[in-house]
Amino acid sequence: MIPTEALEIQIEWGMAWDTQETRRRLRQAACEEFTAHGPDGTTMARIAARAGINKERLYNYFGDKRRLFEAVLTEELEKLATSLGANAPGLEHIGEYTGCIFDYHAENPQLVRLLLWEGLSQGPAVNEPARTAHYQRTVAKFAEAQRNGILDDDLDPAKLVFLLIGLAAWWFAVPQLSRMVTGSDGSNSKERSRRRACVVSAAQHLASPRP
Amino acid sequence: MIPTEALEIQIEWGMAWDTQETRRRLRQAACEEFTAHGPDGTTMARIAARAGINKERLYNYFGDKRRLFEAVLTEELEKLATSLGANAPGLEHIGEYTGCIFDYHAENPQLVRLLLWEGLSQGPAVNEPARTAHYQRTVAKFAEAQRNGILDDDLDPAKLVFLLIGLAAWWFAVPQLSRMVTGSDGSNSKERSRRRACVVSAAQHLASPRP
DNA sequence: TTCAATTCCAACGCTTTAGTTGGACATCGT
DNA sequence: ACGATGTCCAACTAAAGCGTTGGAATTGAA
Repeated sequence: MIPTEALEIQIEWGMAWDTQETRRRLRQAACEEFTAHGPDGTTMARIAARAGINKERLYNYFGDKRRLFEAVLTEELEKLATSLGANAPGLEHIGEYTGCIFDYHAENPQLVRLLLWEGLSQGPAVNEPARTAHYQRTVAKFAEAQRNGILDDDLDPAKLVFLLIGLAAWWFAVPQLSRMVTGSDGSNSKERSRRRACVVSAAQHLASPRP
Repeated sequence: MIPTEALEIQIEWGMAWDTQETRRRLRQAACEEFTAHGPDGTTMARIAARAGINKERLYNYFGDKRRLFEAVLTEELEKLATSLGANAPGLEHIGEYTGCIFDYHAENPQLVRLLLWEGLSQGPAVNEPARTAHYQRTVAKFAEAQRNGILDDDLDPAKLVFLLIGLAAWWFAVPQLSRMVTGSDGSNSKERSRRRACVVSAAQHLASPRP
């Protein structure tokens, strides 16, 4: 194992070991590996090698592989919630609201992949009670917006929330299908903005109040 | 390894080896294992054990693990295409058309899982040229229906096809999310028909001609 | 009956992986 | 200075997985 540059510098400076930085780098490397290869395809040795840190630190800091995956996913979900809290407009602009979720996934494609791997694993979701409570609050907001005429009330609010999330995430969930159907892999920025416009428009068709 | 009952019977009867049946059982077992655990989580030994047939037959008949996965996925895609060809209504009933795709996934939940695993694997899709051609034909039909006023032409036809597929498949793609958002796991048949109705309605909102 | 081809399988080799261990090195309070 | 504590890592163990092999059983044909 090659000692990492940053670590060498710290030792040269005679500073205390920056364990928080070590943890952060391991978590970052784990996120990249899990995103790319999934829980089963990822090896602890590769994570450690990517971080430039010994494998044993992974076990010492995060327990086993399963708990490391949970830690990574939980952190990514918090980042999404934080970003949406800061950027998402109100439900009166439901198209842009959904477009904002689309944007987050476009800039952080790892989250959808982590969520899909979690869903494929069957069994209970990571941190399920807290996440359920969070979604229930969102559903309650949608229900209120429907009562106030801000959103169309044709669809059950929970199902509307679920479908809008899908609308924003679907492009990133099955890239091979999007490539085969549209003929583009979505890395083109023109195509990406067309996809976004399509998501915004579809969200409006689904949820905007109808006369 | 325990010799299988069916195999014993054949030997007792003194019949020739039923190699087609052996292949079929291996493919079936492989489909179940890949669906449940994904390419990386599945072991060749488990597939063989589930089929009650020796592992070596897998390699002899299907090559390696990758090619076996491809064979399984290709067959499942053919089953979907066959079923839709027989059951799906015309595009003038776009809601039911999408509901029909939903029904197929509800009865064959393995296909979505196989497709998601394929998508997560990155790299080219299995049998990509033929599948691309198939989707392009579907897109062409949608485009014609738009020109004829049978479908709304607000959305690009390829993107409309892609979104409708997502609408039908999303419930099965992220069951943990559907559980957290709606509070039901979807095994309840009442809830399932509500989800179907919601998909049908959403498809109409997205694609039915507007005045 | 005997022979070549085919189907089957138990057991093996080799690699990879999850998780552990024992000890070296750094830090800090006393 | 020095021991207690915490940080780090090379090397290890035990198990599991992929793909192979050598040979046994079965068949149909000569």
